[in-house]
Amino acid sequence: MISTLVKKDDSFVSALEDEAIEVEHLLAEPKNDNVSVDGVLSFGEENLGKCLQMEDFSCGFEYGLRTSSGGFDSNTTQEGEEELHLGSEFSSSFENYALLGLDGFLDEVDEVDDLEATHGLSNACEDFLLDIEFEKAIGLDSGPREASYLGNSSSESQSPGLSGSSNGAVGISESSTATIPESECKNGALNKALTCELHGGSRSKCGCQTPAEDLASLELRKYDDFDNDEKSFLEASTISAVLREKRLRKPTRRYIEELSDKKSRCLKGGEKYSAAATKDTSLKVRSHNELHNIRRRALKVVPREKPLRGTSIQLVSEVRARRGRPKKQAPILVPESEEEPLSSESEDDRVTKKRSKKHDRRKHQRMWILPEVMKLVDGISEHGVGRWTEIKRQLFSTSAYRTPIDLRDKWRNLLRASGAQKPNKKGVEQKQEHSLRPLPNSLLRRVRELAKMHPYPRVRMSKKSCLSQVAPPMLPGPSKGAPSNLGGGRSVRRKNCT
DNA sequence: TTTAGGG
DNA sequence: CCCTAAA
Repeated sequence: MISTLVKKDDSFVSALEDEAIEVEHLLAEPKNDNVSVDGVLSFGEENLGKCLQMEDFSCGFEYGLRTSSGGFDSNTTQEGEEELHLGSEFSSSFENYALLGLDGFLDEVDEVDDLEATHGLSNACEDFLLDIEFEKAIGLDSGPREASYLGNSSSESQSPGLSGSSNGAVGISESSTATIPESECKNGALNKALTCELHGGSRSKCGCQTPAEDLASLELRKYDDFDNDEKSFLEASTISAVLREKRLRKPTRRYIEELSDKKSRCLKGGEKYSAAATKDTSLKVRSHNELHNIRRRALKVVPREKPLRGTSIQLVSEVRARRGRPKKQAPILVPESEEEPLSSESEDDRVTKKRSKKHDRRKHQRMWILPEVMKLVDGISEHGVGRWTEIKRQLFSTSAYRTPIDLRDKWRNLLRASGAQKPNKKGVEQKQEHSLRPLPNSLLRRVRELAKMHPYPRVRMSKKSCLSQVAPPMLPGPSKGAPSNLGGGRSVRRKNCT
């Protein structure tokens, strides 16, 4: 086992210097490792077994497998424990994702590459949970529909025969999401355990989780003093995830950059961790302290990104400012507390962090979930097309990440998707079947209907149209589709100049 | 400042 | 999503 470890780490060393130091230290004192090997091993097995249960998700399977095999490979004490964290964290996260219908899963994997994949996964899952939870909390008039649509989408979006379990999953997720907000601010481990329990309720999977749970609670006691262990938890998992990824892939330049960034952020968690570790194992301490020092240096180089939730507001405004739209919110220090009363705050927070660490112009987009689209359509049918700010204020006031422009863009896309607009000239009609995430037909019908009622480019009479109205060239006003004002639609088609 | 339209 | 022109 040691041999394999050394070998792996060797390649790894050549891969990245910084991490190499870390690894070397770990390698320097492998003696005590055997103590924890058993636990790690057993957990790895369990985990592996668990992952095997998910063979329905091809990519999920792959990731899961990597996770557990990683646990096998690196069994130095320190890392071993981190491995455990990652194991529980990741797999449970993944489970959530799977249960939630995988709606965004593929997207996420697609979008984030390499190292961010793992990190993004766990985060995204929570995002997703929170999204849904928040929708529910808001309620609005589309409450009941949301549920059905949710189920719909989940069953639609996954090809293999998983629709059955996914339907049940919706219900489960509902109950589990309730535990998220309160436990989140408390401690991540417990949260995970709870979530896992809830999700595993329908199956016997929960048994598999027991080792992780125990360890998690153990860790909890260590961390006791800190109220944001989840962060450190996440960081730890992230780091080890990164490490694992590295063994599997050639490190890219961007990868390295990101890693240094992550490391700096990890400092906080690492500090606690080493402090806590002092009580337990003197052996680990030294290596970890040194490691810690290294990280501290890294931090100096990259001092941004404070991990605490409260301070992250700055980051939010930073991003906002960049986006330019809600500029006026920037100077205010607590704009979110009003706008995002519940969990969505942290949700936005997380996303922001995820995004803000990119210097490049990479699109930071947030995928539209079905309830959101529903809301958008509702809003359009209510206020009409083009009143994007209105709709934003009324229905999306809680989601700061959706600007009116976003709404409009989404509507444009919806029109295209529903085929209500521009059949692509050549009538290619690349219908939604090829779409990555098909929309429910009912929704599409609504979109089409709305499109008929008020065509997207809300016709505003320019001088030209006013003049040309005398002899409407080839626009036979109410001919095609007949804007007969269905259901009190506003006659936006062709307004008179006067 | 908001919309529309194109990239 | 982003940017820009027009209103």
